[in-house]
Formats: sequence, C-alpha cells, structure tokens
Amino acid sequence: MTEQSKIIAAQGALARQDCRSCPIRHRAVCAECGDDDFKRLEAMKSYRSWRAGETITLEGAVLPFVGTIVRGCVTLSQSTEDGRVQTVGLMMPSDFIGRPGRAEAHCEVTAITDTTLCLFDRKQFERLLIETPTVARRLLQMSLDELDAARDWMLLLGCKTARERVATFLSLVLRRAASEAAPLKAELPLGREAMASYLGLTIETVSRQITALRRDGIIDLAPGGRTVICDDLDALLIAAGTGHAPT
Amino acid sequence: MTEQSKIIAAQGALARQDCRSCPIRHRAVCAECGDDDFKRLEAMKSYRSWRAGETITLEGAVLPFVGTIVRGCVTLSQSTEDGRVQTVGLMMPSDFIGRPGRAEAHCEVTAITDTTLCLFDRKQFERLLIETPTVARRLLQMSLDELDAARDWMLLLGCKTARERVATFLSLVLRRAASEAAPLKAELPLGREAMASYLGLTIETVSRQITALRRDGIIDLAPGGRTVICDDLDALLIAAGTGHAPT
DNA sequence: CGAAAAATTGAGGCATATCAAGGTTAGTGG
DNA sequence: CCACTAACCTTGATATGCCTCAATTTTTCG
Repeated sequence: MTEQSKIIAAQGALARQDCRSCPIRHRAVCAECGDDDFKRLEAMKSYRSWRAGETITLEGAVLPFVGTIVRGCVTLSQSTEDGRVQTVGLMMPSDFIGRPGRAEAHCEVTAITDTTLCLFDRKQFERLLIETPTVARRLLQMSLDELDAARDWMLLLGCKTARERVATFLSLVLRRAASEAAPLKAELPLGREAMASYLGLTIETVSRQITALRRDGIIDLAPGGRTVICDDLDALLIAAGTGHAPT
Repeated sequence: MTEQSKIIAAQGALARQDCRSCPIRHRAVCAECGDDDFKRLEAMKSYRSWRAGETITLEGAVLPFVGTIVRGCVTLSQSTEDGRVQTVGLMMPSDFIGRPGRAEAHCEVTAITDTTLCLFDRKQFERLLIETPTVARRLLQMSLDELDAARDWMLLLGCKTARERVATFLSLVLRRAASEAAPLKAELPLGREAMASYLGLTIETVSRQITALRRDGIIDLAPGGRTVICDDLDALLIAAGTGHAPT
C-alpha cells in the first residue's frame, strides 16, 4: 500500500489548473478573489492527492503547507495519551486545512475518501494574507463558521442521547446532499467506525441506533448499509432534537 | 435585582479611557494596533458593565455590538429545544465577544462574575476590519486559537471520564492563575453548576469527583470550596489524562 | 441569628460501553 | 461465475459509570 500510495501521490502532483474554472471557486478561501489575486494564487499553488484511509498529517507534525479540499472528504481528530480518539471535524470540498501562523498541526488529518488538496506553501500564503485583504477576510469568515460548527458539536457531545446524535448526523448528511425532492437520499461519507468517533459513541451503539431509527420508520437504508433514505426529514429532525437543521 | 442592575449598567457606561493604559492592551484584538489605530478605536468604543449572573445576550438575539472583555468572566452556552444546556466557551479578560459579519448571536452569553466589556458598534467595527489589517490579523489569530480550544474541549466531551474532565478543568484554572511557586492555588471562576454545564456532567458528579481527587491527595480545597490548592500539578495532569496542560 | 443558596453525600436506575458471536458485503483469484 | 477471505456491520448478554431522586450539611448574606 505504501509503495502504491507513493505512486499515486506522485501522480497527484497535477499540472496547475485555471482557478476561474475551479469547481469550488465560489465557496473556498479564494471566493472573493479578483483576477489579480488569482494570478498570485496560481503562481504558488499545487495539487496533491491521497487515497482513502491515508494520513495527511499527524497531530503535532510540521506542515509546510496549508490548502483547500478540492475533492474528497477528510476528518480532523484528536486523541488522548492512552489512545482514545475523537473526531473533531468533518471537512468537505472548499473547506480549508491548516493554520496560517503555526507550522504544527493541532489535529490529525485523515483522508476518508480519495482526496485532492489545492496546496499553498505556508510561508507564501502567510505573506499573501497580509497583502491580500480579500483572502484574509474570507479566511476569517470561514474560521468563524468552523467555530460555530464546533460549538454546535459540543452541544451534541455534551448533552445529546445516542439516538439524537445519530439522527443529527444523518440529517446533516442528507441536508448536505441536498437532493431536492423526497425521498431524500444520500450516501454516508463515513463508515460506522468513523461515525462513532465523530459522535462520541461506539460502533455498536451507532449500529443499534440506526437499526432503531429504521424500525421506527424514520429512515431506511439501501442495501449495503451505506446509503440513507428519508421520506420525512421533519421526523428525523425531531429525533435529532433539533427544530432546524444543525450547521 | 433587576432595578439595581439597571442602575449599575448605567454607571457602567463609563467615560472613555486611554487605550494605551488599558490592562489588556497587549492581548486583546487591539494588540497590534499603533497610535493611529487606537485613535480610531477610541472614537468608536464605549464601556458597559453587567452584574454576576446577568445575561449579556440570548441565543439568536440581535447584537448591535462586538467587544472585548476588560474585566470579569463570561460563559457562552447553547441549548437544545427541550432545555438542556451546554457551556461551549469560557471567556476571560482580553477575549473577544461577538461575530463581525453576523448580527445574531450564535450562543447565549452570560456574565459569571461582575463584568465590563469594551464595546464597538458592529457596523463601525466591520468597516475598521476592512481598513485596518492589524486588527483583522489579530482577530483571525484569536479566532483560530478559539477553534483549537473548542476542538480540545470536544475531545474532553467525547472521550474523557468524569474524573478526567474535572481534573482537566482544575488544571486549566490553576494554569491560568499562574502563581509561580507550589503550592499552586486558584479561586474557581465557576460554581459547581456552571462547571457541570461546561464539563457535560451533573452537579452531583462534579462534586463527587472533586471529593475523590481530594481524598486521593491530588488537590485540596480551601474552606468555602471555591479555591483549589495543588501541590503536585503533574499528578493532576495525569488524572486529567493529559501529559501537557490543555489549551 | 435565620433563611436561602450552594455543595455534599447516599441509594438506586438506566443508557451506553464492553465483550462475544454471527451475518453481510466487497474484493480477489481460480 | 463461483469460492474464498477479509473487512464491515449487526445483534445479544452483561457490566458499569454517570444520572436521577432525595436528604443533609455547609456557606453566604441580609
């Protein structure tokens, strides 16, 4: 696997692409950039890919880059000294990885699906932040959104029951899939183990609660257990203990 | 209480003070400001005070200001529809309250001790952010620090035992007090109820764990139960499941 | 000193973890 | 296409840590 992944990683160093045709151009840290800003970004960016399951960086490791998720799904996680792990963030395309102003990663970052990042050299990006207010402003907004989301998740971890946690996660996935008409349908980006780590539960409890929600007619699963179907999102939101969908 | 607090609040609208003699000048959002920046800030700032226990803003309420804590201790909290509450942040002098770019508060903000904020009109402050990179840069750093702290707390809420949570909190308080020599000693800013809400536990469990830590000789309490004493911080950190003190 | 608030302690119940087994799916090679 | 294997998921039985309910003690404040 390691050998193979090296080959993939090498392939992942793709040719530069025109930022203006980038699929996440309007949501990422570069959302407010003008042509001049893009010229600068294009000069410093590179692409790199990871296979599902690979570690992008370990907690405390020095990261020479920051970047944006172009494709794929990654988790941020923290762990105690004795090895208990908590997933503290689930990042999707357009989300920003890494921290300007600090080289050491605060979390472990893991690719859940095959993932491509648009990378910026950290030093160069820090200089850009000082000189380019459009990027700095957008990064502040995105960081504040992340902070709100983290605080919403603290409510889940501190107060909610297992059933509510699972229902909250499923409603979040269904909302992100945003298929217009009922029945809503979405493939789960995380397996049971990753879900359990995100929800502060065990695999077994997650599985049991999914079964219970299915038994209650609130959701259904497609064969394979990786795709959720929901006819009545309101019922799921009630099970989640949330009148409005969480962030 | 309400009548009296109004009087205090009125008194709280203090005369402007010279920013350069402000006690938190080097840690707050204005840490990197020069003389010109201060001139602008002084023109738009005002002070306001709250009594211990008062609500500074409700979740979802429109806040016409943002600001910095000058004195006191406040909590941010979120709640479920059926009234369960989780404290999601503990803010101290120099911390920043409110979100530029959004009027509605994401959390309920409560003064735990008597508190004074240095307030900025939100609209004016947002304009300042665009035109004053020193403030914008500092606010970004502070927001990223908050995000790291929130993620550390998610590890606590998702993985740690009651004993570890209480030990983590006590070590955090002792570290902030930063009294150089052993025995370390600090007054708890939160009562048992507020501690329980912050730690995702009940009052009773917090009380029992404090008793247990005391019985084990890891901490001691001064009469009144509001002041912790610790001879051996390492032992407390081990009880907290943390080799290094948490953020 | 007296009353209210805050903290402690105890007994018992319940939700979730843990331990263990069995079933299902996906990937691989014949 | 099928057999085989490994990973993933589900289900069951039991254990336990924390919550709930209830009573008492301690502290604070008028």
